Amino acid sequence: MNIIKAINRTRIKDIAQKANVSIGTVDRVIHNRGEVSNATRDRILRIIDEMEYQPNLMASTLASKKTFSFALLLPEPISPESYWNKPMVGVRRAFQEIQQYGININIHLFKQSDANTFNTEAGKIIESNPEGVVLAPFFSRESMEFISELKKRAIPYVFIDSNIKDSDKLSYIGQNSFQSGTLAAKLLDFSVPENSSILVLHFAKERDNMNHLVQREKGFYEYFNTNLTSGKKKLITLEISDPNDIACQNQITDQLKSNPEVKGIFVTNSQVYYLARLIEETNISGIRVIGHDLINENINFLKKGIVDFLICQRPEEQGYKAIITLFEHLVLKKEVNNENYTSIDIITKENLDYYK
Amino acid sequence: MNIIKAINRTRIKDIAQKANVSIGTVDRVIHNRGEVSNATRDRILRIIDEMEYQPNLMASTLASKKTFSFALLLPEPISPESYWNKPMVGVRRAFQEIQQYGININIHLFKQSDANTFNTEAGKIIESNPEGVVLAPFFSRESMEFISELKKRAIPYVFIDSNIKDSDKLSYIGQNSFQSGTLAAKLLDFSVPENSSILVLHFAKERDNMNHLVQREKGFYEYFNTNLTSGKKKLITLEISDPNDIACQNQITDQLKSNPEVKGIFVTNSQVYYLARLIEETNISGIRVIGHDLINENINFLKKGIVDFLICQRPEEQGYKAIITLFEHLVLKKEVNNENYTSIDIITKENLDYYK
DNA sequence: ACTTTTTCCGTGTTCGTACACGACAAAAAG
DNA sequence: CTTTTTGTCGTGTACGAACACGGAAAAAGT
Repeated sequence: MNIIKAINRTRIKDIAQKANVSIGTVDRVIHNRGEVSNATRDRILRIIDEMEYQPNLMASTLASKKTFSFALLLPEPISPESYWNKPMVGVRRAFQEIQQYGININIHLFKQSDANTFNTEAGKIIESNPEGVVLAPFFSRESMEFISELKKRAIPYVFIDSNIKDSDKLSYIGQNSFQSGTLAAKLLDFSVPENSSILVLHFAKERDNMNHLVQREKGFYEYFNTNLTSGKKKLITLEISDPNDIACQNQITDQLKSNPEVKGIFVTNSQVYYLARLIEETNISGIRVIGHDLINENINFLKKGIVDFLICQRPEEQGYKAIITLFEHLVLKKEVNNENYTSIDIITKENLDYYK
Repeated sequence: MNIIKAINRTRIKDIAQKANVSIGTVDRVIHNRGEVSNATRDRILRIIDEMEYQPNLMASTLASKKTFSFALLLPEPISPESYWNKPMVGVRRAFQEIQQYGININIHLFKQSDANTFNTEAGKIIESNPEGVVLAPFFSRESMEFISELKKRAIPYVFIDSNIKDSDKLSYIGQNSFQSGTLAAKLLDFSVPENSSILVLHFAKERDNMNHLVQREKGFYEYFNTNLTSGKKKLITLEISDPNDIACQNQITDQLKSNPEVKGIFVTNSQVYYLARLIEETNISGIRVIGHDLINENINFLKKGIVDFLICQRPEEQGYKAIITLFEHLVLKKEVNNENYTSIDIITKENLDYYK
């Protein structure tokens, strides 16, 4: 018997001795590697339980040649500044932290305008047979097909940005759009004088995950329905199909002209900068504006004071957490939260700098 | 020569071959372990640079018996619910993540009312000769002494909560109190009608790091000085020495009675719950209240709608980041930010749940 | 020139775990 | 009863780096 190697295995050896088996048997049980009779397995498991044996993660990954590959399926960012770049930043940060544990990440992008690209990329992911998947279930029918395939292969998947209920997901990482709408309502309610009206503006062209917009609007109305003291305020809803079209822009300015008591505007998605541009050009003043998402165009108008509040849902953190969740589940074998709502941040000119 | 071991060292062997030296020499250079002539050291360093050799952190910590001990010097929490418990939560989380790298954390607490306890604990820390220190420089003279001792021993230190300029600190993790005051001002400015007055309330008894309070007030006034459109609002400042004293409470109610146009109150520290209690008891309504810190007492009043906004600076994250910063500097040998301001969060009843 | 000291370098063992290989016995097939 | 298959188990080596030990070469001392 080699004395030296036995020293290295002291911990396992302890267990082996107590169970009256060999070291090899013990680590077969520990790593679930079969080739052990049920009786000895049970005996060993009980002893391990008593000792509270904690395997050393570093030695483990060092010795193991196992690698994990995670696949991402996300919408393609429309421009270098647009929303979907943000989660990617978080993904990269997570990757930096965990790549040493033998983790690879493959990013697959689909076009938000074309469900076929979603299917194509989903197919590629299935083919590559990853250990875990992160996806934004943008197209719900296609997503259902994809996850049923994943379920068949016992590949865990994490939803990001949008959720699908009752889907055996490992986790959902994202926002609570309804609450974010309620919050926007409160802020506007506080920021405009009594008896003024509020305009709810949908820029709906680029159907950037419509469900969120609907939820935000619902939350917004919910606030004014339940807070009776604010009941005097009138709400007006306006849908703008193409914010670049002059006719559409006129729609807005007309609305404002015919309703001079409108003192607050709520834009349900990240495209508040279209409105801000219009306000800047037409020199309208005295209107509080609230929108979503910390993207560069919006930041500029926030600094200028044309947009008063931005509500933001930490997209970088969503990307980061999605990856880390898979990691914790697969590598660390920790319990993970089935639902993980990111915080709903209120950003103004004053605290902007601290959300980099 | 043992063939097998040579295989294990392939990467370093590559370098050794190119530099025409032995494997041992290379790892001496890599780990700065001396016993290498300057000429060969330089040659090897150049080659390492070209190869972009990245040491494997896991193998490294596994083989190394080196352990790091970090010492913390923080104010003792006054109650189980009070502010200074929060950073501790973050510290524990950080510890969970990095303890496997051989890191110990020793927590030293001092009494906020007694600078001597600060000195005693600081002495103990010096004696224990840790690899890194996190401290809240609550007492500035005593802190200066302490850090000069640390500097002598080349022990890096991270400030948390408060900063000391020009102190050769490794990093500062904390809030920007001035900006947080500005932000509070904006929110109140938006939330009260024009021509109303605003009351700034200091609960100054427990001198919980006075400097922050001063900075917040400065920021608050700064906002109203620069935003001329809001110039019509009158600001009143009131200092309350003992919020439990009835005379002091009357001071507040008197102030509100004699100035019925006060429609907003800003409490500069976490003790807004004293005011909220008073408001609740006396059934005053129609006043917007803004305070600091997400502690349980405040949360209750936020939910009840008596406090409208809480401004919060993520104390858990401050604790977490302080530890991680030391870790990154000492173990990962990464560059760390010299100043790290945590985000200034606005919390209302509506988004409270997402800041757990 | 010879000994002693210093400087430099090569190699083997080690950290805690994973896994391949092969030994051996029992069961199944011939 | 022999041969093959299956089911268990023990041990040795590897993962990538850290570090001790001791030997060779160079420098210093006599």
